[in-house]
Amino acid sequence: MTNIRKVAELAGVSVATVSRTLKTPDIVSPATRDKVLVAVEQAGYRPNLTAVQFRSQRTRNLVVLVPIIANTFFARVIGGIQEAAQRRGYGILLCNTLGDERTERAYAGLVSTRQADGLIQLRAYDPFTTSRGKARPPMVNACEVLDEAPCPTVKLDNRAAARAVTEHLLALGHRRIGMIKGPRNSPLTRDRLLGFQDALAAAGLMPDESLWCPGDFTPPSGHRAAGELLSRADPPTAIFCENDEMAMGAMRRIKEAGLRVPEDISVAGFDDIAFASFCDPPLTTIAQPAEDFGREAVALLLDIIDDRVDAADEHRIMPFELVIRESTGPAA
Amino acid sequence: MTNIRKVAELAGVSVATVSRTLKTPDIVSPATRDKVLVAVEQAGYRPNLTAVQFRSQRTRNLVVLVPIIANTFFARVIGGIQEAAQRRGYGILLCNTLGDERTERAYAGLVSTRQADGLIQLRAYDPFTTSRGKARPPMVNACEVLDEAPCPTVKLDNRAAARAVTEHLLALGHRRIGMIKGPRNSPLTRDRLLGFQDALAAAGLMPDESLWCPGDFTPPSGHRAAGELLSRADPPTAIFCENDEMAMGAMRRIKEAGLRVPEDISVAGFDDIAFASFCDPPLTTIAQPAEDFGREAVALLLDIIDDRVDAADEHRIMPFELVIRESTGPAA
DNA sequence: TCCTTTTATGTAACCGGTTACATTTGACGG
DNA sequence: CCGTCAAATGTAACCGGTTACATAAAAGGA
Repeated sequence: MTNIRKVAELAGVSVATVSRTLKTPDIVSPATRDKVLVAVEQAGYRPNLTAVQFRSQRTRNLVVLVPIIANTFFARVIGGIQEAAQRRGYGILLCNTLGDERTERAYAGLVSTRQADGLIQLRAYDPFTTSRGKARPPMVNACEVLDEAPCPTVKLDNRAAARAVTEHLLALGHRRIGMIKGPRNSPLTRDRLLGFQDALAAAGLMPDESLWCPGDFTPPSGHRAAGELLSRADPPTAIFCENDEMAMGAMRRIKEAGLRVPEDISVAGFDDIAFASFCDPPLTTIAQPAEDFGREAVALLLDIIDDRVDAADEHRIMPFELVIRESTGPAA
Repeated sequence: MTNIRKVAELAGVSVATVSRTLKTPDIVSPATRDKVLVAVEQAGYRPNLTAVQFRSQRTRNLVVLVPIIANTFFARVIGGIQEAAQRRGYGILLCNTLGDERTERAYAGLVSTRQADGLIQLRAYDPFTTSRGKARPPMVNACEVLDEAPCPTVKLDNRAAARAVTEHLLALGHRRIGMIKGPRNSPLTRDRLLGFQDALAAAGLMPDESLWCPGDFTPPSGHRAAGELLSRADPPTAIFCENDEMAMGAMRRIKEAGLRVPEDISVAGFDDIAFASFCDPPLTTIAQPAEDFGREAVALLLDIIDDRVDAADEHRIMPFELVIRESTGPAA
């Protein structure tokens, strides 16, 4: 293996000089610098990064915990994280946790054991809970955020966004609005439900919990939930789905029942995934700046890692936009 | 920092004994073992992984180069990679390369510099090309594979799959079949095109290149390409798209033109993404075992890393399945 | 009982960089 | 020409594990 000592020998200088030439060239005389660079080239020398990491106690890696990477929205967030991290010289260690807390804690351990400098969690769970007393490793919680997060957060005002969607449906004359929810226990689901209720209350309507169906953010769950809503004696005239995947499942089910969207039933989603504008009919939904969630999370995390401590208690709210397409129309 | 020496002191043994207790407990006497474990617990000791990696020259990390993580199919492949890697104690360093060769080479450097033990490339490009003479770092090429890959590969028989789709369309009576291709220079696109031509030739039809439109695997490109095909004097009666995303874009465009799928035009895709069975109409497509591509790639890579060299020239062909849904029907 | 073998533990070198501190070299002023 | 100081370079300790080798203790055999 060509290591720094080989290069030093080849260049006829000490290892310290080689190290300095590569890290702080300005404090090395030009003549020596050239000699060393030639030797580096000649030996095909590449510094052993594990040695650098070990010595400097900095890995330039970030752990990212994502609940389901196959989810279009998360895939975009990860894209943003990766781009921002790479731009600043960091790599990302990705873990598709599937919501399993054991797995999340295991990966969080990579930070405790120095294999990564910080962690981005995209789910409402603190993988460092059990770490007693010790200083918390650098962490940022984004997308689905803990209520009392012990770290900076990046989120959407889900409540306001859900309210905006609901108000749009109300303005179209809908009064019986079904809701296809995300997984229970999720702050995200809770907030969207609150926003939904806010809008109903503001319009003087009583909430009807029998119109709320659980789902799990996948198309099949939306399909199933829509089936339940349609089989009622008094089906809703509009359905608000907590994400676009479920909305697409719901639209399919509605068509299978021989009904039309939006003439018979309006459907709204959340996220504005790439397919939202290409499904039939194009979906009314909430657009989120997915990549920006990732970029912002990286920026905050590096603020903590680099001890720009003023950032330690930052909570960013990202903007949303109600995108009205053709899946919502006047109540029948 | 609590390191192994602190623990040794606390337990009243040598550092070697602590190391052995944690790595090879069976060669340590039960009494000593207990003493050490108590000390480990008491000190809250976690071994510094960078030190372990440095010393053992093994990082238990794999680099994964993915062209576009936001692509549903790749997201599934990554899910499979992650699962298989995690099961065997490996982490993955993910890079969303966007097809940029500079970026790919930079990440490949993580292997050369010992920050990862191997690399999985999901695109037809060898990021180690410039490494002169040296032994090639462990690598596996999956999904879109180099023709003369210098490493094991995992791929689909794209040609046979495309042929199967085309034969299905021919059997329905279609004679003018449009094709929406993927990016040029992609072996994947070339092979699917070959399979398409194989089927036409077998049916005694002359290929008509004017019916081939370029795309880039995104819904908007499928939308655009379908627009071109529809604006012809003699539009095709069926369109074969090289992936489902483009097929969804194409179906949207067809409906915008006031035509029906499949009554007026049949559409077929490739990949069988989650939305394929939920779009309108559900899409006829080729199902690929996406997660298995990832799992298989990991298995092969670890075979190389662990010097089970017999695997060094393995080329796995994964199975496909033609899934016939409602987007294809008899020619008008 | 003494010697051999096995088992358990300790000592210290080692991995490949980084960097504090020591030393050398050269420039410059008096 | 000598002394002072800054710049350039060298020496070697250090990071925290792992492990070859040495040593000590215990078990077994004659």
